[in-house]
Amino acid sequence: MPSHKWRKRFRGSGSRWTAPREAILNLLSRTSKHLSAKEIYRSLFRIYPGIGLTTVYRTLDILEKMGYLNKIPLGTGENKYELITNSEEKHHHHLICTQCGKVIDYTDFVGEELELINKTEQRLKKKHGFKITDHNFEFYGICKECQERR
Amino acid sequence: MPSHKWRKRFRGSGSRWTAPREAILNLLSRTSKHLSAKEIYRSLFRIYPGIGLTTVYRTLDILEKMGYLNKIPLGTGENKYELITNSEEKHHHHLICTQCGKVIDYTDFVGEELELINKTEQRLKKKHGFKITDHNFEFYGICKECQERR
DNA sequence: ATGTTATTGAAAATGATTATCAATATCAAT
DNA sequence: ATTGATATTGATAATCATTTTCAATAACAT
Repeated sequence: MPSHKWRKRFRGSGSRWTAPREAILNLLSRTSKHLSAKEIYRSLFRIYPGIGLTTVYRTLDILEKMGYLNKIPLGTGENKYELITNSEEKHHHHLICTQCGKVIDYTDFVGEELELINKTEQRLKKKHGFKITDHNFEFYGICKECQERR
Repeated sequence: MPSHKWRKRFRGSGSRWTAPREAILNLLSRTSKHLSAKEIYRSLFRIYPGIGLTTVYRTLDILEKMGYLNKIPLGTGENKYELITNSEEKHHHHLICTQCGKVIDYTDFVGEELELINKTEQRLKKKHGFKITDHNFEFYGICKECQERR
């Protein structure tokens, strides 16, 4: 995702395009990993010393509100973040290691899943009056490394 | 769930059965709602003044480790908790209102879901070496009340 | 170029959860 | 029933992620 695309998106929503925001978006676009706010901050600090953790949080907040960012709660109070880059990649879910907190995407069975999701969302709307905007499927377990580490 | 069942479970795992724990379990068994630690604390305070919030957290921790409690992260750093009372009720998932934080269970489509889950878990094991222990499906949206409140 | 106003980063505040610790309660063994 | 070892309690303080505050700065429409 080239930088000027993001510039347009920010400007379009009334936000300004700044050096820290560009640095954050560059990092997020480059990695496509699940990062915590502090991990983003520490990565950026090398090439952009002086950047503030507050600014990282604020930028993540804007991205989430614009719908380009996915927040993954780990249950420890910490969240991990990932860019939603396009509609294909939108449909992946998470595999979370309960030992080390690592998050892995899985993208299998998108077809079957979509079917189930659509049915379910229709029922939920009828039954509970809920207007569904998003969903999040998470599998918990022990990753390979943590299984071997014992 | 009668209180002596819980007493047996606690004793069985080397924990003691105490007045605060009984009060907490009575509340959790009675309500079957999704409560935060503070909500549990405030409810108990009426009938059991002097109970400590720390004790609530510790009891929830024990229940989670024994596998009788489900922790639901809201993404705000706060968690909600619910008892897992039996294997039938084990398979429900959540409908979370992003406006007011309300959590609703849904239990529809258990059959189709199970099929999908089993397939997916097998693949995840093979592909990523993950040993799956649990899963959590969450749907996000706006509840009926919050839709009307505008 | 200039003025308005959003953004920045440091520091303090918040809110949920966890650790510490002396006093107390549980319960297995007598 | 009493005792003694030790798990539990609750108040307080500590952590940790995230938010708020605020004065200085930077972006950008004009």
